Amino acid sequence: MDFARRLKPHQLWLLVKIAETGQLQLAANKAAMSQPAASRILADVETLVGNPLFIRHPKGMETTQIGKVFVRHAKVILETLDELEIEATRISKGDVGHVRIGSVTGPAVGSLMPAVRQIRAETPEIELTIEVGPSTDLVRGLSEGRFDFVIARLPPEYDSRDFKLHPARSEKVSLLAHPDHELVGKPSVALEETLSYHWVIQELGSPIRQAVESAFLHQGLPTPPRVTNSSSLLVVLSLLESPNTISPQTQEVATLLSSGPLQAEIAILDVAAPMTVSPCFIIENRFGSLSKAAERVLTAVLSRL
Amino acid sequence: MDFARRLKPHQLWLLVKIAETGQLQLAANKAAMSQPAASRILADVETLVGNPLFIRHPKGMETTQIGKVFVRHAKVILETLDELEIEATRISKGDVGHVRIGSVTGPAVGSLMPAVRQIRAETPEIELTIEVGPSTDLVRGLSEGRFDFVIARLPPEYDSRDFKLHPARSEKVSLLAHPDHELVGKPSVALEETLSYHWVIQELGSPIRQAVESAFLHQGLPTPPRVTNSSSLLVVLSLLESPNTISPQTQEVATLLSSGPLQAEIAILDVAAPMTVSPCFIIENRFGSLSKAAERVLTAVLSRL
DNA sequence: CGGATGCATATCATAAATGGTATGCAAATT
DNA sequence: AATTTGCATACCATTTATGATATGCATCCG
Repeated sequence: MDFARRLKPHQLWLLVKIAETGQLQLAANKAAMSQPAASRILADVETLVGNPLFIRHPKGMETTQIGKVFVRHAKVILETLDELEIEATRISKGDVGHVRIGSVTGPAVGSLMPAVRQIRAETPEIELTIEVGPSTDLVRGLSEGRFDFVIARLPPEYDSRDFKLHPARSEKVSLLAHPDHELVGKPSVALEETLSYHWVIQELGSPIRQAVESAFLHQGLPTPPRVTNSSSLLVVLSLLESPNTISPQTQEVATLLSSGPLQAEIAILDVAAPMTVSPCFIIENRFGSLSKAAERVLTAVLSRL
Repeated sequence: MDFARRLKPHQLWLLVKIAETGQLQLAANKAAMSQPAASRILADVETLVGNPLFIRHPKGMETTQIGKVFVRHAKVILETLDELEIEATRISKGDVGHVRIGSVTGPAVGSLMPAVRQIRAETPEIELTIEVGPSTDLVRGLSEGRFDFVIARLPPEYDSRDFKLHPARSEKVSLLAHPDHELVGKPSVALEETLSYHWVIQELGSPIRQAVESAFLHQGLPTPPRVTNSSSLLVVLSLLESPNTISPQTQEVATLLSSGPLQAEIAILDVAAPMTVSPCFIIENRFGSLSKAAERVLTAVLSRL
C-alpha cells in the first residue's frame, strides 16, 4: 500500500503522454529525454504500482485497465498542480469581484434567493454564480476554493475547525410519495412498512441519507434495499410519478415542492418516528478571506436566517 | 512558471501537516524526520513557489494566504493519489454492479428516466446513481471515472477522440420569462430588446451559454451585461418569479417546466432569430469498458433516442 | 538572568534519482 | 533476407535528494 505517494509529477506526465501517443518513443521525445530513459521510468512506475500499465506491441503500447485508471487520476493531479500555480499567482495579484455560492436545495430558495435578489437590485454589476447540490460536493468545492461560501451541512469527514460556521437551523425529514401511494393518508406509518417500496434518495454520505439510515438502524431494521441515488429534484419528481416510490427530503424542500413555484403533485407521509437531519450552516473556509462583494452577499443571507 | 510540477507528494504531505499542527517540529515528528530536515524541505518548497507559505512566530507558524491555497490544492492532490491507489486495487478485484449516470437537465427526464424505470422494473437489484448537472461537470466527471456514461454535450475543450459518442439530437433554445414580463406576447422579439433585463444562465463554457453568446455576437451585439450564473432549475425558477428576468433553456427543458410534472408558471418568448445549442450525445470513455449492468442501462437509453 | 522552546543554517554522508550511450530482442515492413 | 521500428536491459556518470548532527538565533517563561 501507499505506492501512490511515491509517484512524481514528471512520471505522471510521461505516462499520460505514453497513453496519448500510444508510443514510448514519441512520449520520450515530448519529454525531451532518451527512449531508454523513458522506458526505465515506465518500468519504475509499474514496479511501484505492482501491475503493468501498458501492453507492449511491436508497433506501440496499449493502455491496460489499470493504466487507464492511472492516467485519469494523473490528469487530475497535473491539472490540480496547474490550478495551484494559477491560483497562487492570482493571489499575488489581488482579487476579482465575482461571488460564488453553493447551497443545498431547501435553503437555496428559502433564504439565499431573497438575499440574491436584494444584492442584484442594489449592485447589479456583481456577478454571481449559484450552484445547488448535495452537501458533500459543496463542502468539497468550498475547501477546494471553488466557492466563497456555501449553505450546507458539514459532512462528518470534515473537521469543523477548518471552517467558519454560522448556524442555520435543524430540519425535519419528510417522506414524499405520489398522492396515489397506498401509504398516503395512513396515520403513523412505521418505517418498517416503507421497506418494500422503491426509494430515491441522495447518495451515501450525504447528511439526509445518514439521518434516514440512522432511523432504520435505530429501530433494528435493515436500510431500504431498493434504492436509486440522485440529488436531482427532477429525477426525484419523475420517479415519484410512480405510486410505489418514496423519497425523503427536508421539510423545507417538501414545502417548496408542494406549494412553492413548482406546484408538484406530491404528498407527505405521516411518519410515526420523526427524523431530523443535521443542521445547516453557512460555511466559510477558516483561512479564506472574502472579497467585499462576497461579504455583502453573506451579510444579506445571514440577516435572513 | 511551472514550479508546481516539481513538487513531490511527501513535500505536500509535510506542508499540510505544518499547516494543520501550526508547528514545524510536530509536523517533522509526524513525518518521522528531524526538525532541521523539515525546515529545509519547507525552505526548498518556498523557494520553488517564490513566496513564503508560512509566517514564523516564536511559538509556531501561521499559514499565509498563498500557503492556504497551497495546502488546499495539496490536499486534493494527496486525496487523488489515494483514490488512484484505491481504484487501481479495486480494478484488480473485479467490478461491482453499480451504475453511475450523469445527464443534462432535459434528456434526464425525457429519455433517461423511462429507461431507468424499465431497468428498475426488470432488475431492481441494480443500484443506480443519477446526477443531473451541466455538461462541463458531467464530461469532466466521466473522464475522471465518476460515471459509466453521461448524456451531455461535448464541451469544446475536450477531444472527441477520447470518447465514444452516440448522437442524440440538436435542440433549440427558448427564452423563458414570467408571464407578466413585458416581452411576453410580443411577436418576433429581437435579441437587442432583451439586453436591458436580468439574465440567469448557466456558467461560461457551458454549451447553452456559448449558443446564446454566439447569437448576440453574430448580430454585432454585446452579450447581456447583468447575469446570474446558475445551472439549478430551482434558482432559475425562483428568479423568474421576477418579471424582469429572462432565462435561456433548451426547448426540452422549457416543455418540461411548463407542462411536465412541475407545472411552473413561465412563458416562452417569441424570438425573431432562433438559436440552437450543440447536439447532445450519450458519451462513454473510449477506453473504459462498461459493466453488464451499465451496458443494459445504456442499451435501454439508446433505444429511446 | 538562565533555561526552554521552536525555527534556521552549516556541514557531512549516504542513497536515490536521473539520464546518457551502447546494445539486444522481436516483430513488421520492404 | 535484409532493414527498419519500437521497446528493454546493462552499464556508467552526474546530479539531486534526503536526512543526520551540531550549532546558532530569537522569543518566551519562570
